[in-house]
Amino acid sequence: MKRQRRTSPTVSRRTPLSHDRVIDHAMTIADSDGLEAVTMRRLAAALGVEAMSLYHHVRGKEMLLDGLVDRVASEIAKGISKLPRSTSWRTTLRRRVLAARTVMLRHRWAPGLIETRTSIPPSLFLHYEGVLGVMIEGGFSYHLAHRAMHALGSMTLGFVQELFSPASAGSATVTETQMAQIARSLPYTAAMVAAEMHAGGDSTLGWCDSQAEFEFTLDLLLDGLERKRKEERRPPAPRRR
Amino acid sequence: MKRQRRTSPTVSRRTPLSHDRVIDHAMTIADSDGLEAVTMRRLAAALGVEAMSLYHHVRGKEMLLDGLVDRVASEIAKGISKLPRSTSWRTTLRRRVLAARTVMLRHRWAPGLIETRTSIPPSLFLHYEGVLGVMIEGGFSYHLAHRAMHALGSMTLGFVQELFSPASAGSATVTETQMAQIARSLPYTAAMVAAEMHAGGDSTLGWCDSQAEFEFTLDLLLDGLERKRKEERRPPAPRRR
DNA sequence: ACCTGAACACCGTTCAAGT
DNA sequence: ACCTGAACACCGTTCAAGT
Repeated sequence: MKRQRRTSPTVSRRTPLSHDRVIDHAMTIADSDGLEAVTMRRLAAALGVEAMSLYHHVRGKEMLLDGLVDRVASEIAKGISKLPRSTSWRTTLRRRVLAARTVMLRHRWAPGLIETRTSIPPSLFLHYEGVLGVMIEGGFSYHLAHRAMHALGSMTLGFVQELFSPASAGSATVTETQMAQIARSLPYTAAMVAAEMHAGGDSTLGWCDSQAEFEFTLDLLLDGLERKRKEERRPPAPRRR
Repeated sequence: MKRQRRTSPTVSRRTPLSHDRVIDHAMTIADSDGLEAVTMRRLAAALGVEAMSLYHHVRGKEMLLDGLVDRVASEIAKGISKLPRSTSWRTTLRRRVLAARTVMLRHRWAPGLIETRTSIPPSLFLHYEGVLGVMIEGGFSYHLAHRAMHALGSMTLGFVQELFSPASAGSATVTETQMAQIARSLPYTAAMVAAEMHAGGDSTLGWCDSQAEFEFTLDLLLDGLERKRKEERRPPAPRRR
């Protein structure tokens, strides 16, 4: 593998590296081959350059990853900017969360990446500021809004921690005898699987349609928060809705 | 560095390796130096053995990590077994969740580890079975219980995804001018910080007492689920289904 | 200023060999 | 059966050198 250095002196140098070009390429690698494929050496190779050249445009691996998070954050911001306006904090917030979610579905590696960041990227801070603004304008106290931010957690970014990565679904080769064993030691679980398989079959993606689950949880929280918000405004009246 | 091989033929061989001893040591390393310090080579050194000997007792790094999760799961199970009995699903579940949380607080690395597992360790499956059992016995349909499991997510294991690791708190050296900039571009956030700092000072650990936040979210969800459960039992009275 | 080659200090893991 | 030494194929990163 030798590189030719003749051809044309004006064209031979490929479009020079730049911070943006480096992050761009990292993004496409992550999208197609997963985040673990984003390695300084592989990324450099994809850019037709030697590994160590990257350090002239990115301080190191961590900064590269922060750059990826920034890209995701700006995609979310773009999506949110196109949303129809609403006067209700609840529907405004709901739409934002679901918009963020569609971005996460495009970049499956993003939730995992965001969780590993130890310092909060400014781009995400800006996103939280927006969410907070919706709540305050919607009549939340700062105290309740603060708690709401924690309660919603990663939902405002459009995802919930998937306890186990979807890879587990792939290796779901369970033999009959294993199944019987499971049913015996995990009777409730077995019954749930049986019941939900019965119920399913309509329009779900499987017996665990995560979009539906996501919206269920989101609405559960939004409803609870709306109740708290009202309680806060009307002083401690007897319980009523 | 040469090892002596004389001394006493009966005593010189240290207590032999075993699966349990390997996992034990990995656990103490993780507790004291963090999960990233758990490396095959370092672990071996801590056991006074050469790195490759570990492979006789553990199939590989992934299996070692699964072993750590199993240990955590059994600590949770032990904690739960000591809990006082209750007839209410809500207080039973609440106690279980908080018991799991105390285990997680002892092993800060555990949440992060659990999130990375691609296949669900059987020990955790058993834990979920218990949670599910509480709900079903408490009058949940399997459908609602299923959704509840997703809604509670990692809370049943005693933790919520901390979006950013606490390390960020450590590097919280913000200059006055930076602070002013933040206040200008993030007015709501700045106002929240100001308001909550005022309100705090009583018995919280900081202005973000995560134990309190955790319980707030937990109760928000439990209340919402209790409401859904009641709706489910009393047939769809006035509202559309 | 931008890129490179060689090297360093780590990884997990395999394999053939020792006892 | 249990442990080891050497090696392999990777990492991120530093440094002195090239253009």
